[in-house]
Amino acid sequence: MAPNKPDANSKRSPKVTRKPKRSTTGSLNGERARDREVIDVAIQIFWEKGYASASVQDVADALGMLKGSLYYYIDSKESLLDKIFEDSHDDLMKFTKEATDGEGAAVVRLTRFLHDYAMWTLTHLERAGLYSREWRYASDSSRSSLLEQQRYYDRSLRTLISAGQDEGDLDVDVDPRMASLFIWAAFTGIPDWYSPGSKMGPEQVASAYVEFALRACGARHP
Amino acid sequence: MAPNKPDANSKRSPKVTRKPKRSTTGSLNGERARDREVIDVAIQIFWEKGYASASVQDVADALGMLKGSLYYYIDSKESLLDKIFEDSHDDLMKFTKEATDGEGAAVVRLTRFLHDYAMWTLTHLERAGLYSREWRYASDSSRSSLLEQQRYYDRSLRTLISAGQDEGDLDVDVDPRMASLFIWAAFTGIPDWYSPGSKMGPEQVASAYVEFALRACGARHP
Amino acid sequence: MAPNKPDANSKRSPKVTRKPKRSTTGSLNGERARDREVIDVAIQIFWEKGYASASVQDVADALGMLKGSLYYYIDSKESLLDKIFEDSHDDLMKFTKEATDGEGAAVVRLTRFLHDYAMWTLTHLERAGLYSREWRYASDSSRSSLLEQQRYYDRSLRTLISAGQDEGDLDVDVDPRMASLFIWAAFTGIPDWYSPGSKMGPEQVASAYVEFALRACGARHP
Amino acid sequence: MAPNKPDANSKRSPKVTRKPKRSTTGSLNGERARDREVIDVAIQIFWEKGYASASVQDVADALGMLKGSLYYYIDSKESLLDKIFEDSHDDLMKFTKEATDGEGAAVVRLTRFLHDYAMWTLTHLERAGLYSREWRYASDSSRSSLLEQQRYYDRSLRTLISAGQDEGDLDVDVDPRMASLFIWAAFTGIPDWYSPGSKMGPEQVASAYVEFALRACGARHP
DNA sequence: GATGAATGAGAGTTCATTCAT
DNA sequence: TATGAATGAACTCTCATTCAT
Repeated sequence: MAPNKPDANSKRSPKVTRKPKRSTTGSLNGERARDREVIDVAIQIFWEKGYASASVQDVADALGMLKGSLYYYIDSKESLLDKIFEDSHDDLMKFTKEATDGEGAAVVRLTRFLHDYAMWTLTHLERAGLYSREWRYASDSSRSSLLEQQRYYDRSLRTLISAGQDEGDLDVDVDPRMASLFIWAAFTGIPDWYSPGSKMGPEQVASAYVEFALRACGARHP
Repeated sequence: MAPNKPDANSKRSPKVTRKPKRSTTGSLNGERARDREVIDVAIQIFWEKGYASASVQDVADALGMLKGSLYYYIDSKESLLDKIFEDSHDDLMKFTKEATDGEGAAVVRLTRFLHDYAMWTLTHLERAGLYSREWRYASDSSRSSLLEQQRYYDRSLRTLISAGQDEGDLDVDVDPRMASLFIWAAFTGIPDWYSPGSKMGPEQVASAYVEFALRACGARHP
Repeated sequence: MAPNKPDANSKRSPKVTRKPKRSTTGSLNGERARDREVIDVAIQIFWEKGYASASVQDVADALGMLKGSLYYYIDSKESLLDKIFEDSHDDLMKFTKEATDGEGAAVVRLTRFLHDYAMWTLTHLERAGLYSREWRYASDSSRSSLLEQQRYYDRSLRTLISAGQDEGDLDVDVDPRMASLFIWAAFTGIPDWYSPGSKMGPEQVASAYVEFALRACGARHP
Repeated sequence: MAPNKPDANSKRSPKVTRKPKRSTTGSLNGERARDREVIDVAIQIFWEKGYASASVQDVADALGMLKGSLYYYIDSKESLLDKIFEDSHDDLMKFTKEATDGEGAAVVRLTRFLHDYAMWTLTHLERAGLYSREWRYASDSSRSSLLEQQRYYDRSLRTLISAGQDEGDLDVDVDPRMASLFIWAAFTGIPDWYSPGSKMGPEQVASAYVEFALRACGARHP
């Protein structure tokens, strides 16, 4: 038998991702030619069929390549979803930060935040829709950070409402926690019904939604 | 809810459904002993894992039977989902009808309708959550009638808002179509955050949500 | 958005093995009809093609079932290998224990041990061959216990040789550690050349091998 | 080594090998700059992971090149293994020839042969280990010549033992055929446990192993 | 009513290999 | 010499579904 010694241990090494080093040349961030395309197509497919129902084959078909080839660009179906969410998060984070860290009356910042969020949703329907509808299918690690993020957005919104109340611009009878949940769900629902090429443009919808939200919070004169 | 829009259409088709089995004779309404239990457990499982991710095995496990045995009670996984939705629809339809066909001021009927819907959602969290989150996975025929229903709810809500405006109780500046979508999405989001055993009881949440909705519609004195 | 709440967490639950409960009725140990057959056929296939090269398909083919069906009996290809090794280990352990715990002169127990091991190998050629040739492919957890076992056999053998020297029956010039490795490798090699239906019967081979081993250890009069 | 016996035959066949490419012109013997490096790295990787489990990617990684690039140096994964074995064979052949064709007492030549083989094994652990552990995965044509070779080594060893018996230096009770198999397996097992940097140097191990072998054959005074 | 065994299709993923640049 | 993109076949594994008992 002989005690230990060289063995196939290394095979089960922690899934060493072996993506070609991709020199930093090329478009910014070392992205390969079709990296962007892969993500964009995946967003489309996942949104249309639902992440769980969509197959890697579906995505590959839409890209005009074999499903095996797709793995040159991705590590797994799950990681593809993760990557989609990362991008969305980056966008969202930007104007959430602006709202919370900014100067000026809370109600103004709230208005701005809601408007930005609505506009982002309206101009990135599939991406935004996926984010709120399919975040549950993200990888374990990604999911926990998504939850973290969502809590952060929620807290930011709640804080702004509270501040607005303190500054006398919003009705103090309103429970900021519930108002925040109410508003967030309403906005998050946009991708479920809006379609570009509608009679109403994004601006119109965003403005209307912001007004609904402010009214719900008992804004003096929205 | 929201009318039409992207769905998981393309997937379904292959197997023609046959199997007339089980005549409606037998105990009343053709229900067998554990029919109810099967549905209730399925609701739980589908809600927890998502319909597409949940397996028939998962449901059978929760029922303490083998998956083969489950097919004594169901025709297919899809039909099980359909059946879940039927029940939900029946509930919803009842108070939608009451609101639209009822007498009295529109704003009163609107209030009643929203309150009923909120209460139903709050007391049937999983079922209600499934209805709005997973309707896309219903069978082709079921899905189209679900869309029909959703359009009906939406129209009912819109009509009530319009009527409220006509009767001078709601702000005419509000677009009933968008207000309806806004409110519906907000209410529909309840199962995503509420959990029984919360500090707030269903009544409290329902009342708050109704008030948000009325305020958003510019109600004079909610 | 809404903070946490029910989600698809459960999907990634620690691989809940869901094997049907298999009532303890039937043959001993709750084994299903073809459980034994599956293992025996797998031993054959893995031995012939090598574990890494053999496919689940190959095993299923040999069993006359579809590869999908095979998963009714096994959890994974790896676990099938693990199970094969478990059985081998049980056999080996028995006469290793007898040798180490037994009474009598060490050289007698050594002789007995080697003879038993040779006989077991000769009468379970494929199983024994797999054990020494493919243990590296066992699952992480299984592999570490296999290593443990191998170290145990090695230690047992070494101890017997040492004791034989102490009792004056084996040449003290021999290094027990190396003798043990030498002998073990020699015996382990049997499945690489012996085939049933050879001119020499298992008894003959076993006896010859034991004699080689004792001579190598400098036994006075083997 | 052991003659014939179960092997991974059945698998190979599909792709007809073509590609004559790279004429033997160029640097001496047609070797390109990194040809040697490629082989050495492959030996390492194949030994660590096992040929079947190691991927071309693994080898390319270790070489710091992309797997596509590796094909400039090799024709196929299988041919890479073949080439490794060729080298080993050349080494082995040299001292096998010396032993069989040489002059002097058989037992002396036998001693020399075993010592050389042990030393070669101990100083080329991975290569030697691969040779005995993975020869089954060589290409069809290569495998049959490997079998031929193994039979030749075995026959040489057997012949030396027989001659030693005839010359009165080895016990005639020993069956040369089985002794040969016994000894060969024992020596072949060295790479499974020895590691350079051990307390015992190659010389010590080789000497001990030779002594074991001679004793097993009943040498008068080893 | 329920079991246990099997099916067959398809899922995600890996990998040896090719080839234009 | 080497890269990067793609291929296509095979692989492990899952799952909805069926059916004789």
